[in-house]
Amino acid sequence: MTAAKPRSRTQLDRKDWIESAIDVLAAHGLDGLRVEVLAKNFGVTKGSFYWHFKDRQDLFSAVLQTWKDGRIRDINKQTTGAPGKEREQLHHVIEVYSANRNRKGISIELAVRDWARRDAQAAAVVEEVDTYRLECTRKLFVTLGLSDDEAKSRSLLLYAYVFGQSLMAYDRYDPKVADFRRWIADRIVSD
Amino acid sequence: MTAAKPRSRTQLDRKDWIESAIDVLAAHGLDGLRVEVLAKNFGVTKGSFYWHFKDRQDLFSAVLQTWKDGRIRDINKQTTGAPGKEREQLHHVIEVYSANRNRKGISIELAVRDWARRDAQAAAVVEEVDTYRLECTRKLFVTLGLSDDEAKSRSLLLYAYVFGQSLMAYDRYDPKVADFRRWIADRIVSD
DNA sequence: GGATTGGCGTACGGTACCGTATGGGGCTAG
DNA sequence: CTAGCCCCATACGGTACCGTACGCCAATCC
Repeated sequence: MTAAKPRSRTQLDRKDWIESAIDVLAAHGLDGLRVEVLAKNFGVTKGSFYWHFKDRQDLFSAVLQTWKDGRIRDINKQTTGAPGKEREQLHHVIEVYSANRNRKGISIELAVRDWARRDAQAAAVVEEVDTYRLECTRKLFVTLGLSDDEAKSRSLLLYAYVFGQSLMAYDRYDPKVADFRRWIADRIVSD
Repeated sequence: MTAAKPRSRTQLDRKDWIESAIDVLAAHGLDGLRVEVLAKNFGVTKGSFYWHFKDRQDLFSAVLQTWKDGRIRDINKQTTGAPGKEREQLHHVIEVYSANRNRKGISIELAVRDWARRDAQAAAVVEEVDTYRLECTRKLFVTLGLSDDEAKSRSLLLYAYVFGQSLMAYDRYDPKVADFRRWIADRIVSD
């Protein structure tokens, strides 16, 4: 009888390490992602880590793969299967990255992109995700009646804006920042 | 007679260390900014570094201050003293951060902003620079006849876009990317 | 119930740093 | 000539890691 239960939860598997690694990556960046730190967080020694992973690079690759799969699943969920609601879906894509909400997701996103600046493997993953996301929003814009070129342009603007937004600290720029964001979202999606 | 010459250039001063530090910061991030690495680059030992700086944090503060002063000088140069050319100036602000050109400046910008995510001092500097830049472009938009709110909204959009752009890897998205960028710049500045 | 295997602990050598203490060489002033 | 100062080298102790070798125990299989 092969027990399909989650075992005893005192044992760690690859997924546990990867999830914890993504948290640490978001909080401390790639350089803060240390084997012995992860082990200490779990209350085990690195003997465990090196059982589940060949080395640190092995963990890195697994993190990138996990992140990529999650992002593609997410964008699919957000941009398909809702005919007639294309405009709402585009606004939702913008909102998801509008800080305050989804802080963790934004932190991961920025950490991975910083990683990609110095690592070819990470850069390739980011490029895949970007291409996929741009393609999804392009379709939405086309459904709304825009030309293919304008749909691509607006997709670029949309994603560059949301990522750039999370890089800036303008929450004290003006109390009406929320209004400005709505104006911007409208200018990207409609008009 | 106090010689105002650049001495013999075999001696290092604070400015030399700071400049080199900014280069390393851009290339390897804050965690790559190591005292002994900088010293090795200069062909000296860290004995020299600790003569000019109290500790590593002292260098960090100097780097932030130097970066802030440079950014404010730059944005002033780009957004003042050219009445009637406001639109051109806004387009120039966008162009400066359109990758390919100014790769080093973009790398520094991203490294500092990643730094600011985990360090309050860096975050304060980034906020100062952001506020100053937004205010400069706001004035340009107002001169072009826009309302104050719309000028602020467009300034936010402009900077979020240029920073977000440098985070993305979409150069292979479409051969017409250059055209898309022009379309986007027009949509931010004009219409 | 002895042997095997999965999961982890222990211990070790090695590297790359930080910061300090201290010494020394070269230049300048008196 | 010598005293002093600027600038750097040397040497040291300490920390935080990586990766490996190996030992231990509990669960499983025949």
